[in-house]
Amino acid sequence: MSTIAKRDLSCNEEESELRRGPWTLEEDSLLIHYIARHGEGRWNMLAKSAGLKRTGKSCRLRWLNYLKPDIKRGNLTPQEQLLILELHSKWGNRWSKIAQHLPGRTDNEIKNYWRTRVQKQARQLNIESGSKRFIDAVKCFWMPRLLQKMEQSNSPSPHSSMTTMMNLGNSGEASMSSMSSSFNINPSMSSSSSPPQRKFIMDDANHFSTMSNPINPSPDSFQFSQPLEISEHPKSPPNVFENNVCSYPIQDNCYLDTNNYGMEGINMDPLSAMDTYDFSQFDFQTAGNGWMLDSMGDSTLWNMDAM
DNA sequence: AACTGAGTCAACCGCGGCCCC
DNA sequence: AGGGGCCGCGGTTGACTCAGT
Repeated sequence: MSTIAKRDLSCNEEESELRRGPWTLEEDSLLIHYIARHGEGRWNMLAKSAGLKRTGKSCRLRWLNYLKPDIKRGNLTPQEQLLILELHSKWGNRWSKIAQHLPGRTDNEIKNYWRTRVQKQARQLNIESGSKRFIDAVKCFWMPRLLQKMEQSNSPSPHSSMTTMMNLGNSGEASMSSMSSSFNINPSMSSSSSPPQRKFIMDDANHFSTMSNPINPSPDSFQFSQPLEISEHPKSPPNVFENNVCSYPIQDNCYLDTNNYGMEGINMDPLSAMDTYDFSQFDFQTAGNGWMLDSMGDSTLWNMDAM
């Protein structure tokens, strides 16, 4: 047994009256009032001084993950989900670091989101959640879908946010001329009642954008023309979404149907689904029997609406 | 209505790093 | 230098909820 374990054991024996498990309202109130008067930190001392029969660790966790006033409640927005995916691809399981970029969200919440939602999807796809295949799938399928959600939620009228974005950063033409890859939209998947089709564009610098007509950029073209620069030590959260200007490094030559990307598009005849997606450019498509096709048969691919 | 299995998330645990003595 | 205390992080657990049967 390690020295730490011994210490913990003796500590537990000495302080067997310490409470564990769910916090009561009285305990919450004690903690809140104590921190309001004296501030946070020095958690072991705080726990004793506040009259809480809890470890300092437990107090800290309760405060940071639940009681702190600026904590956001409710589901993660598509913007937040996208940021998590992006930051996780960059930093891995550095939850606290990721949380620094999501104001009001805790590392615990982000960790739970990743384990319950993201890893579930990976399991259903039979891919290891940390693998390159998974990262590719996230970038090529999940992120575009989130972008589409963001786009829809940001633009109650067809022109408003799109027009704004068209005027931000680089000109649309500059991006168009340098584009090297794109997401195709399969006409067979569209319907007359669907929103205008969009094409996701990546330029040479792997910057990500969408547009409804790649040949003649219309005023509603949707440009992410600035690289997503994320500070290792943020003073304030990035405002990429507030400004509607962002870009994502993304695998080249990804094809998807943006109108039918989530479960809406997956809950259909698996054979027609296979026709819809052009997977030929994926390196992970060529291995074995094709994991993606197997997953299609399971109708479990990227259940975005459950996220 | 009762049961069950899956999903969610608050809380706990173990470990490593930092600081102080 | 090294031992102890504290803090923070990431992994894991288990209670609770809810949908499906």
